[in-house]
Amino acid sequence: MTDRKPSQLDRALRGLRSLVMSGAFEGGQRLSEVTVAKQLGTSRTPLRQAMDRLVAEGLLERIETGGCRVATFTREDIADAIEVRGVIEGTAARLAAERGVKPEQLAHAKAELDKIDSAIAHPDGLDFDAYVRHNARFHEILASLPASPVIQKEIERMILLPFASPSSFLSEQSAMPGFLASLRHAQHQHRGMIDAIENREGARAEAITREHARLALINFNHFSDNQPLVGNDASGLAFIAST
Amino acid sequence: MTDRKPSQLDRALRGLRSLVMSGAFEGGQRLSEVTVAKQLGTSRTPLRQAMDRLVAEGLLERIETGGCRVATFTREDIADAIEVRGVIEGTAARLAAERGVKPEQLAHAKAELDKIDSAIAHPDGLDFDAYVRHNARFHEILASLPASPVIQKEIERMILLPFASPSSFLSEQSAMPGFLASLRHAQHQHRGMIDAIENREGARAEAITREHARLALINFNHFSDNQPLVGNDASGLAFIAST
DNA sequence: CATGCCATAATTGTATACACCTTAGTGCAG
DNA sequence: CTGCACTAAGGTGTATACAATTATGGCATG
Repeated sequence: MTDRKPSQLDRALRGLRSLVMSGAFEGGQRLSEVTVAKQLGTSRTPLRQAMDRLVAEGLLERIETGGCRVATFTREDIADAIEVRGVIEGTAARLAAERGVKPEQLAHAKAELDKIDSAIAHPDGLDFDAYVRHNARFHEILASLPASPVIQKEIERMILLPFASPSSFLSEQSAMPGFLASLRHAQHQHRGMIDAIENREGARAEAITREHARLALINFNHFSDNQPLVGNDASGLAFIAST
Repeated sequence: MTDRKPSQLDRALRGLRSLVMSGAFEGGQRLSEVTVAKQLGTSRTPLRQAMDRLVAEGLLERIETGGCRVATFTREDIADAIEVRGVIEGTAARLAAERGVKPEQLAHAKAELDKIDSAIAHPDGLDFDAYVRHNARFHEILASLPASPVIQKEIERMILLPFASPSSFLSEQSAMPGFLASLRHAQHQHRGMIDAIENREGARAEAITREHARLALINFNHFSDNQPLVGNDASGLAFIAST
């Protein structure tokens, strides 16, 4: 019995988040509590809690006169969110290097990197799912290396914004020229980060990690050049401003 | 009619926050909703919302089986929170330098710095209140210089933790040797930050701002060496772990 | 035709009731 | 005396009712 039965709040959170990301609401319009509650099949109380959480996550924003609306993000907002994520991850890498980490943790990180190598060099071509999974796991481990709850929480928080996470804008159909090369480049940076941490090179670890985050920005630019980025799209990023 | 009459949520938030900071609750023990609601003279509904917010701020933490407890922070946590604040403020300064800021905004920042000078060089000795006020205002302006909602919100969020704010551990009775000299040093860094931003020197702006934040860490060390830092103290920081 | 005001309807903020779960305390058995 | 189980009390999660505030539509007036 390790799993608890999902509470109404959990269901409301999941449901509301996916509704927002799928673009079920008009941008800027305030979303009615009773309507959404009916849609999600729950009462207003847990829905309200879910809204509060999404406001804290940044997906919704409060209206002065009451209620919430869907937050919209410009390209600059997305770029800044990625930048901040890189800065904090970079700090995590630097602190890990400065303070030192246990060999087992480094081994875990390296093991994940090996799995990423396997995913890239898979005989049937790129194993995209495995890549995304192990990439996310590697970044989780990285966030834990400084053994600092404050930093770990901060990184987890930044990643909640779907366009700021390390796996953002990696789409399998990215048959863009040099996509595989880009993944290999990212992996090179991964190795560099761990190497710098192992050698206690704080500045190097931070610099590589920052630059690494900017790959997400490059991916986003490719993504937004090819996708229309209008309100109701199927990309799960409907709340990105089209202007 | 610019002010709205304070809602129950506002009162609950303020009341609960001050209760937590004054150490009204045993560390680690879960705080009963009904009891606290009675103490604050409100119903459980707004109190619950307030608890959710304080959890998001980091002052409370959820218990798996339900409810909340007061979060406790170690010295390492405080040091890390200050470090992260410095890193993000540093990013704000760097981006401001790289992207450039309007002359009016720089003028605002400089005006605040002049007021800090006046507060330090006041004929009757240090005007402590004015110093704290203008120092906080300067840091607000700094956060706004990159004109980035993402970064501004992130800084505002970090500052919510009372020991991470730029005004932390500045106590008037700080008759510690060199206190005034320390303020002058901080002010020197302020000038350096603005100068670097004005000259588009991103790396310098970031480095100075980071180092500046570490003054708060020095102040905290002085503070914790002189104060007992036990559970129920009058410092308003009762939730700091005594061990 | 535009504009301001009033009434009405809808929506949020708040309180409270209820059910289920958690937990502490007590009694009984080994 | 110790450990376990059961009971009871208290607590949280959820739903809902009510009040107050806000949005809206129509009507009158300039």
